Amino acid sequence: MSGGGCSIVWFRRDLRVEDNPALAAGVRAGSVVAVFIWAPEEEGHFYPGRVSRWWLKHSLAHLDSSLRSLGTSLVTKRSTDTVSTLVEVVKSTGATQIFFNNLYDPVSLVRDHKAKEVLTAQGIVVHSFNADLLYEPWEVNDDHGHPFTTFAAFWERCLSMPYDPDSPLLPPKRIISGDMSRCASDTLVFEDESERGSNALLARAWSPGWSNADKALTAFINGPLLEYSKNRRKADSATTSFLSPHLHFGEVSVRKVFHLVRIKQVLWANEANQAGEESVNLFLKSIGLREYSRYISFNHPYSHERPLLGHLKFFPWVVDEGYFKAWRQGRTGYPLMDAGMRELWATGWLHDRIRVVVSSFFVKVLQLPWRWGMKYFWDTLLDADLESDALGWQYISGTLPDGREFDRIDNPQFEGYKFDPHGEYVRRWLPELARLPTEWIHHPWNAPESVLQAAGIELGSNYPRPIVEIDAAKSENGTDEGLGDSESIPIAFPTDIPMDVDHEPARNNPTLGRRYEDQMVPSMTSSFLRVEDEETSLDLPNSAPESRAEVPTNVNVNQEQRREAVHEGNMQTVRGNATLPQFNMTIGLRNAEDSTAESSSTSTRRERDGGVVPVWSPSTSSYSEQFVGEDNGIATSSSYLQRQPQSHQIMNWRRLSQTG
DNA sequence: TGTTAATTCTG
DNA sequence: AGAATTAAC
Repeated sequence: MSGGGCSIVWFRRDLRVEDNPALAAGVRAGSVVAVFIWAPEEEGHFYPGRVSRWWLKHSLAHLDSSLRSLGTSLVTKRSTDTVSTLVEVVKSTGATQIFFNNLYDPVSLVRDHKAKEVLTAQGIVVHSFNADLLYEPWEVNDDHGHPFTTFAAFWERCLSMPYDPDSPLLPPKRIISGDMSRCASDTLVFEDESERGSNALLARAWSPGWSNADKALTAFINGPLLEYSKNRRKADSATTSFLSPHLHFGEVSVRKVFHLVRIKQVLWANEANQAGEESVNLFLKSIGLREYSRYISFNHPYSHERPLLGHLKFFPWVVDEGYFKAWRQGRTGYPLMDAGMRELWATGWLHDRIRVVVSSFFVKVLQLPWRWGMKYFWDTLLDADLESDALGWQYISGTLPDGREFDRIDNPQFEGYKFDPHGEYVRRWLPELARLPTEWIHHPWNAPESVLQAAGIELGSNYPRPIVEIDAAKSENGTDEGLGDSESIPIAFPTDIPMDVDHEPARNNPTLGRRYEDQMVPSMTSSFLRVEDEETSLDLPNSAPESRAEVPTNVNVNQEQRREAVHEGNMQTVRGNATLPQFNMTIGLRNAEDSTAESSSTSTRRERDGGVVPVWSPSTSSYSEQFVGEDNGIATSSSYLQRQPQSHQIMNWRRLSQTG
């Protein structure tokens, strides 16, 4: 259809040639220049972590070689301003059109909107596609045309949409290369010397790249999928799909995953293979959660940094860098937690169950602000994914309408025996506990001195005592082992904190500098600016306009019916009456002695969540600032947990700025 | 077959 | 943690 110029195909997190609608359309339109732009500074706090960058590096190399075999190659650009780099690329290639696939993270929503405006203004035709989801977020609405606010309803609708997700596309047979002679590639640097050594091990376990993703998918579907349900609770089971990093970078398309899994589903349904059916449903649900994370991100572009429910707004999170560090290093004294955190650090990978366990402990027992934990996950996970991780942490924190209740606190010891009944997982990652009998492996603090001695363990030196103690009175096997000698301090969670609490002087000092040298310990940056704005905004009536991001105007849709689905309704109250939880679990604080050496100035302080975010590198993004002062909705009472039913309302945020 | 204890599930 | 389902008695 196009005239003379070639087309740009802008690759982002869709690093595949198979079932890539933007690529397919670009190829159909004529000659193509494929581009990848590396502008990590634009991600602000969410500059990709070491292992994530390692993956990206290899995935790009893989894509490039595929493109070469098809007749072109990948142009790579280093940039600090993606949009202007795009403009340059367009000019230097004489392109008249640009094709890319949609993304739904907050940074991309803003950036892509701006790209469309700028490029369109220059006479470039912009086409964007759905390549990341079964259905675009704006296609899935309830009977009133409003977005869903709970996962189950959302997923049910996805599975019963009047039309199926698009079928996967084959790779192009051949690509006619556009003129790249005046558009030189930059060499992209994804790791520095200090990181190279740590990354070397990754290649043993993982093979990035779209065709490897495809192999992994096939292997999973023909193998472990059948037992997915049965094996789901083993901490170290090798029966998950291991597709998440592939999916994050779009090396394999969810539609293809969905397609192939459904074939199995039909097959097993016919055979009345119940285990198989159950497994398929469970696995599809995890695909659905990924979908939902994009859905949430699109409808609530702040969900990676703000709770969706406001009822914990004034909960006094524990701001303690010593706890945070102990958690990161796997030195909390709870074996399952520590094993998980050491695995994460060593491999960039954790079984989903362990992610839940470890983050749950972080939020419910240590009571640290979830955004810290999420940031650490972001920095260390091989499959770090902003939307999925935000959903996960909000789920754990109890700030989703259908998340875990905030006062549900799982006991680490019982979770240990649940997910690692024989202690194998703990022993693998905590060699210092290797000789401890299974009976004590998940609660060494109860073990008789003789047993510890025989196992070569000296609590407090060899392996830490629990940094925070949990009242064992609630233990089921309540053998009344108690909690050792230390006196537990009952912490009565405040139930009514005046609104003006914590009006500390704004601490806007950009960085306090690094405090210590362990695993890339973050310096702490505050942005109390935003907190103050939030607080003043509490007075505002609930009049904030709907928050969802703009629906792309030039979406390519096949069915006309998909087009209408743009609605602007307010989020509805989801939870009925909220009863005031009684926060009176008993927790002993013993961090003071243990962690003073490292977190000198900060003994346990309790603060509101929101202001302090750990960052590895100073934020260079203007993105965060862009939202400073935006109203975030609903609170009307001064207690952190309101008694009124409408307290459980999803927060609204103002729609994204329409003027780039 | 009724009551209760145990287990499982929850995005 | 609490609801719901299942096993046990």
